[in-house]
Amino acid sequence: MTVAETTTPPEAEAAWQILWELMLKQRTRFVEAVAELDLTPVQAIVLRRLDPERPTPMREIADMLRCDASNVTGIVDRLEARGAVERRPDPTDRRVKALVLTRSGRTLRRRALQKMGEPPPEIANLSRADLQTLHGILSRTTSR
Amino acid sequence: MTVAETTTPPEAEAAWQILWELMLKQRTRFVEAVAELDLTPVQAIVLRRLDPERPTPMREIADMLRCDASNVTGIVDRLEARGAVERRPDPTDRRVKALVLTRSGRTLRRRALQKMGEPPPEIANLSRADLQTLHGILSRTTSR
DNA sequence: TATTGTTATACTCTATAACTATA
DNA sequence: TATAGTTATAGAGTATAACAATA
Repeated sequence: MTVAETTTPPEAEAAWQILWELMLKQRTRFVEAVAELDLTPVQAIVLRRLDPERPTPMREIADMLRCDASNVTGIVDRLEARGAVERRPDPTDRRVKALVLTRSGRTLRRRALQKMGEPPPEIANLSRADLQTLHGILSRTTSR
Repeated sequence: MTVAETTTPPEAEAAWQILWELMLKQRTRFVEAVAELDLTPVQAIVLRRLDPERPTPMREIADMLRCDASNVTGIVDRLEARGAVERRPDPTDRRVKALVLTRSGRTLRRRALQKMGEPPPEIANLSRADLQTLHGILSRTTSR
């Protein structure tokens, strides 16, 4: 009997292992950080996705979250109830409702982005050289 | 009025930015991967935490998840209903219930670990040199 | 008195199915 | 017919509060 073959190099598994641990820790940190703004994780992710310059169709949010469109209704309901966003009917396609950040929604978004952008101590404490190298390598994961 | 000072070096923010994007993408991937084993994300995380060699008090699970103990009751109920774990009263402290993996629970855990340990293409496609460097830097984030 | 785990309750996120109104 | 968004419903995770058993 043969063991299922690993096409993945062992170096990748080792690196991924640590990255995974780091992500697990950050999950909790993220939840707590946005909770200080009275936001749930998904609400923060949606807020982050909304473009302050452009009304965003709800469909795009569902695609981004990879969830059913029906879920977006509730999430947006709560963001709207708190005055962060407004639904605006699209002039060209009347089926579409686009989301627009309110004045306070833009402020809230900015605060949320700030919290999310704050690197955790694990990262912040690395040397500049390490950080630059890390940045270089990580860039290669997105581009390609 | 002064702007809140950033003690964080800009290199850290840049690296964190990309890491954050990567984590957001992996979130979806993780959910889908463990769903193939009919596991929710939290169930997979709990399973991963259970030591096949040692009964684990429910309290430890609550601490690990950083949630109220009452939540663990439900999560364990579902894992137990599916035959993956059993509650075993602790002989020395009768308040404590410790979790033990069943035979099929151990298999399930192994499969889950395998799925979680599989590096995503973004990582797997990096060069060996990059992977080794990455591993070195990431190791420095955990230790200290 | 403090701790472990449970029950009850409420809220949010998620999936599915059925529906409306548009296209 | 197909698509955008809604409603209804159900399951899961999470928080709080009240409780029983034990320490």
